[in-house]
Amino acid sequence: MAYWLFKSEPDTWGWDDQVAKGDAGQEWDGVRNYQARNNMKAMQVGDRGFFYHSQKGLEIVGIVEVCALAHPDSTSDDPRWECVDIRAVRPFARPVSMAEIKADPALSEMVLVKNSRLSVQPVTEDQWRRVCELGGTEA
DNA sequence: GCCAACGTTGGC
DNA sequence: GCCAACGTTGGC
Repeated sequence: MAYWLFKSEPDTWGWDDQVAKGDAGQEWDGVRNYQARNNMKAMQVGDRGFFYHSQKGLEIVGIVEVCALAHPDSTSDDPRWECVDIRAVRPFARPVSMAEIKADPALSEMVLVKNSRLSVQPVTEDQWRRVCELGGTEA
């Protein structure tokens, strides 16, 4: 299983919106960046991801799971753009902020720190475990 | 609101 | 195929 990180502005689509979709999940549409899309095409059903609030919050708030492989993005006529579906698994007991991540030597290589603009990012297993620890939830 | 970083576009 | 110009993102 691989680990990922999904970024969204909570004003547009936040954790609460994701939770409201329940186990059916929701397609992660609107991505118009090749790197982010390629990450989604590499995902398998059951892969786990962090849900990060950009712009407002600046923190990882919960864990999601990929529940459908990449398929055409329903919000685009351009067949180049594909996306997966994800569903909320559980919230963190304590959100993990960008500041906390930056301050943790074990997390200095996270893509979130190195390339904060990429909206769908890979996360290593070590990073996954560490962030879950900080978030007060099991990995 | 600013600005640095990054990605994309398009003229040559 | 290069690179300058431009647009967008997102932390600060």
